[in-house]
Amino acid sequence: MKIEEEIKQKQFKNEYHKAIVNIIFSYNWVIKNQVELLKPYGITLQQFNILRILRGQHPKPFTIKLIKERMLDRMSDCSRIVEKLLTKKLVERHICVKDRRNVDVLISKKGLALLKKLDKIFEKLDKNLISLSDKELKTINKLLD
Amino acid sequence: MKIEEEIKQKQFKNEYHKAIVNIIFSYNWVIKNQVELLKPYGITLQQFNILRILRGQHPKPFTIKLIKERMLDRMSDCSRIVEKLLTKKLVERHICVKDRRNVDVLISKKGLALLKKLDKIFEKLDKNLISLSDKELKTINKLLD
DNA sequence: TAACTTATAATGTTATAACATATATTAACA
DNA sequence: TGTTAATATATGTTATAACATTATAAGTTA
Repeated sequence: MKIEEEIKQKQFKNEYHKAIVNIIFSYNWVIKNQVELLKPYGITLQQFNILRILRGQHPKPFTIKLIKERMLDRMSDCSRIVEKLLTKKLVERHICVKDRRNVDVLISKKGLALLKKLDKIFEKLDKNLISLSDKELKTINKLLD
Repeated sequence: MKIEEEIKQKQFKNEYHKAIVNIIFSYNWVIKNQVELLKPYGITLQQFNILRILRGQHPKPFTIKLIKERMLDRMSDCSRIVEKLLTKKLVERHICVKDRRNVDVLISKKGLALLKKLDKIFEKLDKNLISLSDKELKTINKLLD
């Protein structure tokens, strides 16, 4: 793979800098893979992530605020992403009756079906990608934590 | 820190997924730190990265194409970023005489001075952040590679 | 040399990110 | 109760990212 070669080519001041560059490369690689995978299904990575958050709550709804807090990437335009999901009928959106400031968002049947399909695709990808043993992954996680 | 708590709160399907989430969080954390640090100096992270690439070549120039290849993040609007650096007089830009398709970019004295100042700031930050030993960093790097 | 292909940068366009502000609702309290 | 503060979401704005297209120069070959 090119990435590895490029990383090896570089000169690093120290292991710390190498780790930072490594994290950036790893991130780009991970994101790129996911984006590519989602493209044919017409949803973006952020939309996908929100759908998964909503599935985690199903059949309870979840407010925009709580979705924001759960999002992996820097909290962005949650309202507008939900708006897009609504257009695609992947979620339902209702003003909360208890507190009319809140907006309850709920994944739809169509949304659940889409995730189910994507799960399979991702699993397949994951299996191909895991070149590290479980023990090695645990080490990475321990250190990144 | 909040990040750690949040990661710990989450339920992961397996270590692989945890690793991915960890990489995403680590990336966001690294990038956010750097962006914040650069803000008072009026340059963006990408501009900073290009400046560092150019410093690596100094006093030789480097073409737009080669800068693109060296950039960490997905190759983006290199021409336009160089344009911005030019406006700030941090680089010089000349059409290559040997091959007029190429554009040679060279870091200016002002650019070098700015990087020198930023080096010190980043070093200070790095020292505060390194909570891992060199051996641990080496392990991370080996695995991410 | 003329026509065609390839290489390099610049430019245009659309969607999104980041940040600020506005609107609507509820809570707090004098 | 009336006024102010706090909260949740939506909207506006500007800059940037991602992608496609164009423009210019150089190499290739009939």
